[in-house]
Amino acid sequence: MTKKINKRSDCPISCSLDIWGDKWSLLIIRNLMFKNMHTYGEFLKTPEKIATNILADRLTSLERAGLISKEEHPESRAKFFYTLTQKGIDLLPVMVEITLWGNKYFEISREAKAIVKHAKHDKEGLINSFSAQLKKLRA
Amino acid sequence: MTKKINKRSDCPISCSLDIWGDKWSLLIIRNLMFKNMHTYGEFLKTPEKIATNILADRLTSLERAGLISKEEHPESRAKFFYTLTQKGIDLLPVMVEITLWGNKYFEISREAKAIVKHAKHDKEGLINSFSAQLKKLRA
DNA sequence: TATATTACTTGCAAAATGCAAGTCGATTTC
DNA sequence: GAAATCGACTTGCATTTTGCAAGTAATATA
Repeated sequence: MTKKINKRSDCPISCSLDIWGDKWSLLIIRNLMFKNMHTYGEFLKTPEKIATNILADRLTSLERAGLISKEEHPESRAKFFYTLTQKGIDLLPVMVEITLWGNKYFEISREAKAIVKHAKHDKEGLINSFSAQLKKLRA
Repeated sequence: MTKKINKRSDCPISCSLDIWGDKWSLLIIRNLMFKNMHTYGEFLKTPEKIATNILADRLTSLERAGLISKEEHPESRAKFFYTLTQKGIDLLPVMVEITLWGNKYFEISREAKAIVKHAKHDKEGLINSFSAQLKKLRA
């Protein structure tokens, strides 16, 4: 299992990377934030193909860091329902800027381009609208 | 050595993480961007204590990805002088948002708080001023 | 000419990652 | 209501990455 996080320094970028500085954590955040995914099984089916043990590990790590929350699923007791906490929702500006940077330097999907278009036209509006929508999901 | 990057999907966030999604790459970018560091030795002395082989690996990986450039040092032929390319400079908005998020959730240094203050007051101005300064360094 | 810097490389142990298979409770099917 | 299925993991093991310590080779300084 993921070991306890020990801060490498008092730099905000370093502290941030201590929590989500790997190839998978922000993809889970992305799934919760932009793709309306909320269950383990949905995260697994993602095109990046995360390994099941890594997914389990990152979910506990993100929950322990306070970015996500694991709740009962409203429709089935066989599933759990993951949501972003406020701390996770607050990553919206970071995620939007990464998306814009990625758009500038890679060939990306049509779906992502829609977000880019919205962000270029009205970044604050995009962030506010996603933020409001994500807050509604919270119990 | 770092293997060739193979894109996991056409998501801009995934593509970005393929390049700099680890605990060290963005710290090197930070050193070049905000701390006026430009040499191997300076990067090594950072409080996060990167291992020398990892530093060497990340420098070649970031150069291959086109984020940084390795040039002759203007004052000594024993050193090299690393700078950000335009692609690297374009990460400024991402780095600023990470800094703001980190500021909200961690105890950070006074030095970092100065940047936070500037960003909260005039984000665009901060980005433009750093961008201009970093471009001057490019040969 | 001898010592020190600077930018790495190398060897090896430890940790993280990835893959395949297995477990276990809840739910659906027959 | 027993059997198969689903959903969320866990486990074992091979591969890869990371981290530490020591070494090298080309300048630069005394």
